[in-house]
Amino acid sequence: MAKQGQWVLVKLRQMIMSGDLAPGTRIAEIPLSEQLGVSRTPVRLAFRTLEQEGLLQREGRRGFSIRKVGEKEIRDAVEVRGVLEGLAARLVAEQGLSKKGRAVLLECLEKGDTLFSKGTITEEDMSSYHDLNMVFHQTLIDLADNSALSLAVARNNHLPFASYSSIAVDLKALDREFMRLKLAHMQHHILVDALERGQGARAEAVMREHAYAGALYFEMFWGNRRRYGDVTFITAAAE
Amino acid sequence: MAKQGQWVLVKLRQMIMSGDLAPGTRIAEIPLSEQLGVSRTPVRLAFRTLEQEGLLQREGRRGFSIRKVGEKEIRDAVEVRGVLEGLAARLVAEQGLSKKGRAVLLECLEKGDTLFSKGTITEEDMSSYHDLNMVFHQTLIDLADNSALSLAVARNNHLPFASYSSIAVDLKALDREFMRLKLAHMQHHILVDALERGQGARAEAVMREHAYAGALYFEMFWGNRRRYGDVTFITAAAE
DNA sequence: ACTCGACAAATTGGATCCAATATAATTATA
DNA sequence: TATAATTATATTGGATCCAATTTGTCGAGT
Repeated sequence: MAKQGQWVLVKLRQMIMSGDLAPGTRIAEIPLSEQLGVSRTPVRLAFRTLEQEGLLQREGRRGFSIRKVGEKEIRDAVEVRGVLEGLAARLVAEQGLSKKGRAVLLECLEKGDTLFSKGTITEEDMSSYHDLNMVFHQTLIDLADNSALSLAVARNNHLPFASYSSIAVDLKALDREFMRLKLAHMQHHILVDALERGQGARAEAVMREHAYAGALYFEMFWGNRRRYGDVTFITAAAE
Repeated sequence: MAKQGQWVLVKLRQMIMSGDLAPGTRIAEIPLSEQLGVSRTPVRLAFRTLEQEGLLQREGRRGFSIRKVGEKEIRDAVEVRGVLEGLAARLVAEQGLSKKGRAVLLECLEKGDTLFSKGTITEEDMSSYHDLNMVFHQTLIDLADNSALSLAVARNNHLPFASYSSIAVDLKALDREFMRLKLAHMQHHILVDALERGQGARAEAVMREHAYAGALYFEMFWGNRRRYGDVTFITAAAE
């Protein structure tokens, strides 16, 4: 696909991920192609791609809409993420942790240690933690060296909350966030320890729990949105 | 998508799955649209869809090609299948086995028992076994009631050997095939027992081993193709 | 025999148009 | 006023064309 086609795809994905196009919003080829200043062809192809990814759904002759994602679907996806990342952890432990991979993971741990050693956390710290969290998880997946797994993880990651590319934080309760992220960070430590010891079952178990911990937090927010106020998503840049 | 577009997609997928278009074969929009008697537009869309599914790969200005799948990729996919179906088994055991679901699974077990009670197996028996195997596995996935899981399984199933929709059999060694399939069938029995008892960990473990057993067989064939002669794939009808 | 350059052919990406069909809006009728 | 019928509009699917770019072929020169 050429540059313009790629641009349309990325642009549309951005509009969805950023909330400019909210879930349930209807979109159609002609108005969007006019808005983006291109012909219908690249828009049509982008629609198909994003439909196949699960971000859009077809509304027949009314066009397409941004697919709404319910609570159960997110929970389902977290469950799948848990077993997939658990598999990654087990594979890495079984294969042995390479020097290079170990170095990357240790660097993430050290950075996190530095962040949490202050006893408090700022919004900027959150962003830093998010970056290192992404590097950590992606490194683990890459180290597993299983193409089907990498693909399955990527495909499962299109939902907020279900993916390590997006963490939800309550900026009005930073002390609580501090404790929560520190716990997640300790789980990273435990994982690396298990990997170094070649303990596959332990590594798998801690990664599964790691995913569930994220799901538990999601449930707190989702079920009590009024009580917990506004939530900020720190997300990955659009692909 | 309209009927013609769907037809082109299904047709092309059939041509790939059946081997009419062999791995590595180059295909392009214009010749294929002429061959199928349609314009380029539906062919273009089908190419994109199948590219996204992983069946085609882009060759730049030389068009597309049927993607070759190597041994490791298949093994990787079996590994992922193992943990996904293991998750399905665990979820079903945790949720409790419904009457309806139990009835379907038990019917599959009974049919299998009848097949294997003869002490020998014919090619037609193989086909029957394949059908009930598919129903069994798909029922399990459906009973898990996890949308992300169903999607992940479906997406992982595009490779032969890695999917329960395709089993490889050596028609020249039916006694050996009998024993192998009987073992797989016994694993189905064990799974249902675990489900009925609500034993999540046991259910998960037997399903994982079930997938690995298929992978082991694949390795026997792949590594010794000369020795084992021709292999017949009994596959699902194209979707 | 090999290499290079010119030209032709092949291929995709995008634009535009037409047809079919569903949806929405308007008008007529009870 | 409410409902049904009619008309207008919106939308996708497919066909066709043009442009850009890559790839392949052929001929000439060394």
